Amino acid sequence: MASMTLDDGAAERESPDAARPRLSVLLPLPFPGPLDYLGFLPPDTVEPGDLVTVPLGRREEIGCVWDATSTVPADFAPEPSQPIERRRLRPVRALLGTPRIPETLRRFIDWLAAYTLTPPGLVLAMAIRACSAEPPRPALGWVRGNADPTEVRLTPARRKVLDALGNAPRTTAELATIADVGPSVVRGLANVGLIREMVIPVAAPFAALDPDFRPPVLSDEQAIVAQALSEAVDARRYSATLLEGVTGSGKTEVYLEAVAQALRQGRQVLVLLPEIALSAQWTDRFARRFGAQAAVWHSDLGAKRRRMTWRAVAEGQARVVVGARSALFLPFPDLGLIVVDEEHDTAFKQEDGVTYHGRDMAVLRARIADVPVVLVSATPSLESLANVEAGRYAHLTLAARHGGAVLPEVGLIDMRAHPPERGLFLSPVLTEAINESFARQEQAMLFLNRRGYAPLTLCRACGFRMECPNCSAWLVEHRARRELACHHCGHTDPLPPTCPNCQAEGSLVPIGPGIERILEESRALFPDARILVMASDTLGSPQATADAVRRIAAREVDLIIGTQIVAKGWHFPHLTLVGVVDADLGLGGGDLRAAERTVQLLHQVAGRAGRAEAPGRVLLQSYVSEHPVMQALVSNDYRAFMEQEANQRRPGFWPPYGRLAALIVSAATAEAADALARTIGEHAPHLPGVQILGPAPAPLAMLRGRHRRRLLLRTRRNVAVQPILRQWLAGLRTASQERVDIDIDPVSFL
DNA sequence: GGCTTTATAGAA
DNA sequence: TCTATAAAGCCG
Repeated sequence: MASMTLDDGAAERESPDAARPRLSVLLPLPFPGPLDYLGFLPPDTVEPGDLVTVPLGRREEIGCVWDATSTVPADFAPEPSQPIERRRLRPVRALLGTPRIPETLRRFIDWLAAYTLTPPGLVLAMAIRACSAEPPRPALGWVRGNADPTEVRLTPARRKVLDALGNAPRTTAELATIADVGPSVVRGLANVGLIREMVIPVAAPFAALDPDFRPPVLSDEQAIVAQALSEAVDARRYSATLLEGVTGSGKTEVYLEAVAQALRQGRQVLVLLPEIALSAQWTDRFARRFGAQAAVWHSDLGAKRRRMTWRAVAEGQARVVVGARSALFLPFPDLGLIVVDEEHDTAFKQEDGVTYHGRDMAVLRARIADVPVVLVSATPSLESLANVEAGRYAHLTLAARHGGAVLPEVGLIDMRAHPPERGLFLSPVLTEAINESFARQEQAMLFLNRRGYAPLTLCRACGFRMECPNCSAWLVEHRARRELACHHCGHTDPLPPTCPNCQAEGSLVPIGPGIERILEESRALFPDARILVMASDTLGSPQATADAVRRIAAREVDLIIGTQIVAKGWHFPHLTLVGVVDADLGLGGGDLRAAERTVQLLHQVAGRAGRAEAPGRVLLQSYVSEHPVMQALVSNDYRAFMEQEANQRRPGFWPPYGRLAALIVSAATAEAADALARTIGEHAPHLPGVQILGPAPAPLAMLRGRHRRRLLLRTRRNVAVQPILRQWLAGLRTASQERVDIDIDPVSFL
């Protein structure tokens, strides 16, 4: 055990010892703050950031020694709890042999907890979940011993083992395999002293990165931007930069130059991606540039690899980490740069448990660590554009597509003028364009952001709709699996043979398209095409995704049918036509950012087309072709659309021109939810620059069997929502089964 | 989060 | 009155 223990509790019994210091220890549990313990007797000491085991009730917990005074501004932080009498303190049990949690991470945890109104312990839990008390155990191997081989009987088997020995020690299993003998032969050699045991030094888990391994050839424009980013890294202090580059402009290559600069300084780099599915393609690219792999971090890493990576980061051995938002909580001792790629992506928002926005928290982390942060996107969020406008972020742009590729031409198909055949979803205009692509030996893609076969199943006889029993949502037919599934709670039912309401036979009809249905239609329309479906539920693993991408790049596929997973930053060189089956999807629905998201998504999809030699073309099927979103897409003028979007939000102080917090009230019954929401509404604060909207049924009024109501708190940008919320809810008593969840800066309104 | 204490309803 | 179970309270 790599721990220092007070000898068997004796010290604990003789405890009242004035020499022991009082220590704050944060536990990974939902306490309002750290708990106090007695530290070790001098000369043994612990420092903030040390991980220790402490008694809690009759259990033992791992905790982190915390700073005595909070670093969060007082109006922001929760009130500190009263310190308890010294005689009631219990002593810390043991110091774990883990690297320290760096000060910048501790401050980040405190800030994030205060900002999101989460108990700090639950944030700490995310940071230490992957730590292991045990340092990696060095293995034992064999090297040549001192005994004289001529004095010992050498069997052929023993001879082979001796031949297999090199200068570096090898384990018993390795030797046995190489020499093709049993392990007992190796042991026998050890007994006669011909080989001796030696500790195999633990190999560094991540190979060294060479910042100058294979520098890219940059265009003038790229070189200027790369230079600006490198200078930000050289400044060694906080700065925020929005890197806006059209799809295919080589943004990654450019920001990798900033990564190289941080590596030359010997510092660490964190690169955040919205989805782990993207990491395979990214890491290949990274390895080509730096000659070795980056450390990958995401939530479904295996336990062993996770612990290994955590330690390598904490020891500074892993120099570049690419990961999902949870990588923000890694214990970087010497961070030099943070990059947030695809910064507009809403996948950065964590919706359950601790709710936080990965992009915004990356900026916070950078500010606390006093390092530069670079936000990268072809379609920046309005938040980031507003920060540029307000002078908080620097702005760098890449306007030209790399290697001379031109932006795709975007055309609208007015579905009212060119309707598909009855019961089908592809307009003749689109199918003709696809056939033309095939004739030119080029790839085509159909994009529809809806999984399954049909989003609604309706009884033609009585009008009954198949709905989820736990959520106010339609059940989506998945024909391949012969079931109806709820995409919100995971509830599934087998496809019923008769209407559950009127028992009519054969009356249930699928309404509307999902990608399975588009696949069916495509198979009938293009019988000779090789079709590949890309959806999160058909591509189970990152490997499967990487394989699909490889097959597309290798021209093993003619037609790609996909959901929003295809809109990520893939490189499909032979794709020249993208058909958007339902461009109107995502408009409406009362979501604040619906239009913005639709434009971003469709713009990204459009960016898939024509990235190499052949020019690309995008066709949007729409029933509202005069809508500003559609017009923005046709004119390919993203900035014009965003300006219009800004003008819509500014007067009402909607984000990013104001702040928003959602209170989600949930209870077992609709009545209880209504009553609680009403009570909370009645106690709403009346403050200047603060508005309360609601209560209203939450967009999914019922989710996972719980009835939900929502209140929105909207403030001016200069008003912090946290103290208001804290005060508002302080006196609130909630009964069992009742909950109030707070979502600061909500993104999803579902 | 998990363990202990306390409240509450149902059955003898 | 006893007991099974659920909810509330506390942990330093």
